[in-house]
Amino acid sequence: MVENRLDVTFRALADPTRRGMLASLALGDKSIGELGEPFQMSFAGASKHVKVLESAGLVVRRKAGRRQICSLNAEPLKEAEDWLRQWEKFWSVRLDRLEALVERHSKEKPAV
Amino acid sequence: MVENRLDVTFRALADPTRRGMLASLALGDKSIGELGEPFQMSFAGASKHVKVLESAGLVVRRKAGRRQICSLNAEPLKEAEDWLRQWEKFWSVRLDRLEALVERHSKEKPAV
DNA sequence: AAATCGTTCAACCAAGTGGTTGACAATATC
DNA sequence: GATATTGTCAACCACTTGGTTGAACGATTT
Repeated sequence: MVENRLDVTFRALADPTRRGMLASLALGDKSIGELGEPFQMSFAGASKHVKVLESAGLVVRRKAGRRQICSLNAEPLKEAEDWLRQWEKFWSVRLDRLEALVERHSKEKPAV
Repeated sequence: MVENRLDVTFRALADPTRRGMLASLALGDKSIGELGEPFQMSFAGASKHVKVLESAGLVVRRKAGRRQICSLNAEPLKEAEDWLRQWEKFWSVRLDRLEALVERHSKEKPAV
């Protein structure tokens, strides 16, 4: 497969554990253990999730003694949001059409 | 796993073939065959991708004779975009900090 | 030096994904 | 009625994913 950046970003976001970890990081930097603790899950499991986030560029880590401190990097989220905003017109256009339809009906004919 | 709506939406978006199909649908309704045709891929393969999009609520289909006409439903994209916009401050805050840092340096000391 | 803490790694497992092929069903056309 | 068109379904394959356990490893504490 092609594996572009949107692929890995969206795939990283498609898991509630990882979205939870991001939310946790939004409140401040955390170690791997702290990140995994709210989800009852082995240490190694949490470590894997963090690795997914890291390889998606959503998390950067630095060593602090024997701990690994993770912090959030929101830039890929921005890219994903940019891509999604492309579609904005498709949900507003739909609403516009609906409004137009409703208005037409209220003025002309009672039912189809 | 928990399988909430964001999960399935993001997972549906995490594949370039499916994002391509959505882009194709943005230009107008299409049959399964028309959707699959740009990606050299078996009919059944395309059908599977469409099914993923459909179960994510991104595509709705109606039968027209022997063809299945698909059309775009952007609403789940809106939900995903809403979720991502939550994080907006995290990329703007970064910029703010950077600007503050640059300004401080330009006024006080030449280098660190 | 020994024990403990925070973490990674390798191996494994069950389930899911992306793709194929081949058989089948329904509609349209000759 | 025969044939082509537009799909679906089931079975299969290789690979990935999300999770586990247990061993190991580097840093810290005792």
